[in-house]
Amino acid sequence: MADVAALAGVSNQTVSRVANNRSNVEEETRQRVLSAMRVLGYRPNTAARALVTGQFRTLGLISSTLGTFGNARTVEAVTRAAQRAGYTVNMVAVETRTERAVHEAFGRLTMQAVDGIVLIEAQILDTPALRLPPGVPVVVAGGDAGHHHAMVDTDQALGARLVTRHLLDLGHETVWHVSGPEDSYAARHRAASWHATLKEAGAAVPPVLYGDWSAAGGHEAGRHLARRPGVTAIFAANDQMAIGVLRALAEAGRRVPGDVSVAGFDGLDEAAFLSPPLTTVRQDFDVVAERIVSLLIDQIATGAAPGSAVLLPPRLVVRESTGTPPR
Amino acid sequence: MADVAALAGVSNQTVSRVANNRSNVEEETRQRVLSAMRVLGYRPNTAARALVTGQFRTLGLISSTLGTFGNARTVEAVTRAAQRAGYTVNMVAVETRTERAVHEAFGRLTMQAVDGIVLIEAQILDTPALRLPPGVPVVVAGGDAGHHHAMVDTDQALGARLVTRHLLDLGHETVWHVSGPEDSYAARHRAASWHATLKEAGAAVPPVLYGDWSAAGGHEAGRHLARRPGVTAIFAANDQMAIGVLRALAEAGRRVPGDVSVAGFDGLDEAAFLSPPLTTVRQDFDVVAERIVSLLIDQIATGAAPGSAVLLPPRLVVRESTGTPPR
DNA sequence: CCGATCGATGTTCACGTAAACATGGCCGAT
DNA sequence: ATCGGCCATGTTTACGTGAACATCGATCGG
Repeated sequence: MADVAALAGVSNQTVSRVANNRSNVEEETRQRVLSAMRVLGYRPNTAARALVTGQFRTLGLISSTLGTFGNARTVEAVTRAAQRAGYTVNMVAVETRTERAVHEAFGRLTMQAVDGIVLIEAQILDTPALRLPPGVPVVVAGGDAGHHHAMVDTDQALGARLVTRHLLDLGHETVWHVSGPEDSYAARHRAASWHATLKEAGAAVPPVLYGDWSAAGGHEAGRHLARRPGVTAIFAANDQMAIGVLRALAEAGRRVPGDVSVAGFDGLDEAAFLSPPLTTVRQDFDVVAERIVSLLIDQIATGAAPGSAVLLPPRLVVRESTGTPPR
Repeated sequence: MADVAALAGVSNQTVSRVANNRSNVEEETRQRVLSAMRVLGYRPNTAARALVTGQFRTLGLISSTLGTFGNARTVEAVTRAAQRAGYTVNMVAVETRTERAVHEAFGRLTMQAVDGIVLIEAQILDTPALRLPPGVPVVVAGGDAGHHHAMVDTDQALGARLVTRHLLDLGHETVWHVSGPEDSYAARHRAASWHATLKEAGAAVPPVLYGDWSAAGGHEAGRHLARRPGVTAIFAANDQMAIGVLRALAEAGRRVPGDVSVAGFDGLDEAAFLSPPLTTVRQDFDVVAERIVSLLIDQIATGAAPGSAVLLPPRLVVRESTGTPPR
């Protein structure tokens, strides 16, 4: 910066003003400084800037795996939204799902330079009310409204209700559910809403099967269900598990949707091209991410209290994998 | 830090030494400082540290979409590998595939504080030889060995050769190819190797169909192929497109593998649970990422010349979607 | 028993930037 | 004509840390 100042024949401060697009610099001076910057290949030093301003223009992002479609899409959408807002994203992957791991990630991030943190919380943590060290704004993507941070999520309950109702409306006596892991908030919300919807409709509530969000997990659950007579409708808690369920049914010679209807959740792009094309609930990850980032940036700017919970409606996409039950 | 020093009754420098785990501090003093840190909730300031050391312990990661399985897996694996090495990952998503966009991302990143950059280069850039501003170590994940940076990738050519040979060995007269977009290095490598393998075997080389890595793109290509008599083997350049191809064949009433064999590429977890389970080429993204990160950190540490190109072998996974041609 | 050496600790300084305050010239209102 | 105020610019300083160098006491070899 000193070199630029010298070359342009101005003071350091004027260079700083130009670098930060301040208005109170004469046009001619600005041009002189800009060209000096170009000549010298000047790049402002973020560390120095952050040191003096206390701002990093960086958001931390804590996620577990990118192997589930929802996480990957959320991470990408958050990154894009942050970029649009002039922020960079610092990613941390947590290996395990314990609170300690998240705390560690959190530490790594606050030690690193972030202004706020997005926690993609597919997993329920050790303690019911997630309490992270204070001082850094946090927005949780998915989870319970219960804890002490702002939260944004697709309305999982609504989504589960939509699929379950859809299957009941087709005439199925009840709907079986292949849930995600028990320690996932999303999985619990979907399962709870499926349960409630069945009860409201006066339908029997069959036992829940648990998967791990993967096709392999869905396949295993599907094999149990395929052996079970009377199963005519299955709601898998995500599309990847639904793929496994479809496969298990195919292996058992049960036709979809002739013998059994299958629906998923998430809105995987590939879902439309499975055999048969999969009925699913599409989440709008872009909007979720947009809200997450704007909420977080608000918190950073105002230092205001968190606490709000935003739920965004998903949309039921009916395809060929669901139909009327066999007579 | 000053507060900690005061509370522990030592100098700033001693606190710094403890914070950096230097050996030359007496155990008792260290404990006193550590407890003072705990009491005051001290966290070292990364910005100040970076300002004085010139190191950020951060890697930049430039990627296009996370929608393709390969990218998502690579991003996750790189993040994990970087974490293990004590680095944080700063992610930038480029919207378009032009060189300008990458340059912009690059600028955003060098302006931000990174010690090195990983470029996940699914797309060919405007200029054939990618030339980025010098001064920052770069490792390219995928791409041509031609350009001026270190490169690590799965051996795409080997993978494509394995699938193509596999299909020829089953007795197919030739193999059709649904390629990824023309501006993708990976797509080009796979297509070129498919082409060469056919020629080596003396098989006819059918025209290439192009997709965009998505199931929808694969579906469209698949519809063309399904109408075409004499097509008995299809190699899709990734698993997601293979899903679309499978669907198109199913819609056209052509049986897999009875009438047509289909193989993919990548090793999508779901591939094993499609109907039929998909033959594919599995890339070991974890190892690729490991190498990328270690290469990059080496470059950062030594400031040494780049230039090396590392190719890691993929593995053919044969499943039920490929079989002998119809007689 | 004394000087050399070494380990623990302290002191000073620079890193690159933007905030706060200072300066000086110009313009418009009285 | 004079003065207040505003605008462009300059000067000084602090941000929190680690490197370099300084100091001091203890230990050890001759």
